[in-house]
Amino acid sequence: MGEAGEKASRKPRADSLRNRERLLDAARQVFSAGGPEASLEAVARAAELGIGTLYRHFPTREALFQAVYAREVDELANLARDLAGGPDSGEALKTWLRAALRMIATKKGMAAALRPAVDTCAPFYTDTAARMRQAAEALVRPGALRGELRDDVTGEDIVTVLISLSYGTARPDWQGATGRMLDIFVDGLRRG
Amino acid sequence: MGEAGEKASRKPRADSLRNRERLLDAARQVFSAGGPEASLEAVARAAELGIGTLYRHFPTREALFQAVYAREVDELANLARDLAGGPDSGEALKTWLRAALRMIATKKGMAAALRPAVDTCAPFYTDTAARMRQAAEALVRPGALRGELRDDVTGEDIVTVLISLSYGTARPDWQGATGRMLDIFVDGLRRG
DNA sequence: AGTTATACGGAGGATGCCTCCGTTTTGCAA
DNA sequence: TTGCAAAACGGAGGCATCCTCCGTATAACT
Repeated sequence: MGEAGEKASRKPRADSLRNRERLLDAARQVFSAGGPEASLEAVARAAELGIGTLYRHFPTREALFQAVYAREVDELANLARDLAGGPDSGEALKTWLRAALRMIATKKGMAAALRPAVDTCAPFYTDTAARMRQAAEALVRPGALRGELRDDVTGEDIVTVLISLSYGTARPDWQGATGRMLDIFVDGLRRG
Repeated sequence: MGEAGEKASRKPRADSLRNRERLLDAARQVFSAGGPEASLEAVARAAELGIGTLYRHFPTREALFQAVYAREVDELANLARDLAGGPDSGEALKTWLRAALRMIATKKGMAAALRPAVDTCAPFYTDTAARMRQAAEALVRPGALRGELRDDVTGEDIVTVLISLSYGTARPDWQGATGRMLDIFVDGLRRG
C-alpha cells in the first residue's frame, strides 16, 4: 500500500481533475457576475462542459458554493486565530467581522454560499459552516470568560448575524451600513 | 358624480372580488405550508382558479405577498405608534421588535414578503416598506433626540436588521435566538 | 494493445414562470 | 328582459431551469 493506508484504488483521471478546475473557475466568474442565483447550466456553458459533468462533480448548488469559496473561508479562519489572542475581544470581533464583510462584498455570492452554513438542520453538516462557527467562537469565548462580553452568545450566533445581514442587501451604501450594524451589535455584546 | 370625484366607472365585477379573496386565502395557506418560494401555480391550484387569473390580480409575487400580509403590517405600524410615546425608547424598540418577530414566526413567509421592502432600489417602492420604515423611525427618533440612543441609525436600518435576522433561519430554537440577537442590537444602540 | 473502470455529454421528463388570446361572465342601459 | 360590450376567466404554450439517466468516449492499468 503505497499511500497513507488508502484503499489501493486507481489514480483519479486527469480529465476529471482538469474539468473540476474549469468548473470552479467558471462558477467564480458566473456567480460573481450574475449573483448566486445564476443558473448552473450557465456555469456549465461557461466551462464549456456538459451539465452532467457539473452535476457529477458538485451534486448540489451548495456543494459548488462550498468548493468555490473554500479558500476565502480558510482565510477568515486563520484571521480569527490570529486575532483571538488580543486583549480586547470586542475590538477583535469587530475587526474580524469587518474583514469578513469586505470579503463578502468583493465576492458576490459568498454570503449566499455561507447561508446554508447557518442552517443547523441542513441535510449535511457543511465543513464550511463548522469552520466559520469555530472561528467566531474562538473570538467570543475569551471575552466571555473574562466577563468582558455576554456569555450567552455562541460563535454560531455571530456567524448567523454576519451572514444574515450580508445576504441580499442590494442597497448602494450596503457595505457601510452593514458594517455599522455589525459594530452596533458588538457594542451590545459588551457588558456594562 | 356620485362618489368622491372618481371617474364614473363600472362597478367591479362580483367574480373578480370573490376570486381575489380566494387567491389571498389560498396564498396564505400555501405560503404558510410550503414557504415563500412555493410556486404560484400551486397557489392558483389551491384557489381552484387558473394561473392567468392569479397573474391578473397580482402581477408579481411581491404584489401577492404585499396583499397577503398587509393586515399584519398595519398592526405593527399601529403598535409602533402606541409605543412611541414611552419614556425609554430602547425598551419600546425591544418590545416592538419582539412583537414583529412573533408575528413573523407565526406567519411563515412574512419575512420573505417584507424582504423586498428592505431593498431600497427595488423597482417599485412598496407601501409596506414605507410603513415599516416609518414605524421604526418613530420609535428611534425620540431616543436619538434625547441622546439616549445613537443618532446615526435610521428606521430603515432597524427594519433591515429585523428582516435580515428573521429571514430564512430554519433552526428549531430560531425565535429565541433571534430575539436575543435583536435585544443585543438594541443594547448596542444605547449611548454608553 | 486490450481491458475496464471512470468520466463525459446532452437528451429528456418534470416543474415553474409568465403571456396571450379565445371564451365566458357580468354589469348596465334600452 | 334583453342585448351588448367591458371585464374577467382559464389554460395552452413558449421559454428557462432543474436534475437524472445512460450510451459513448477516454484515461489508467496490465
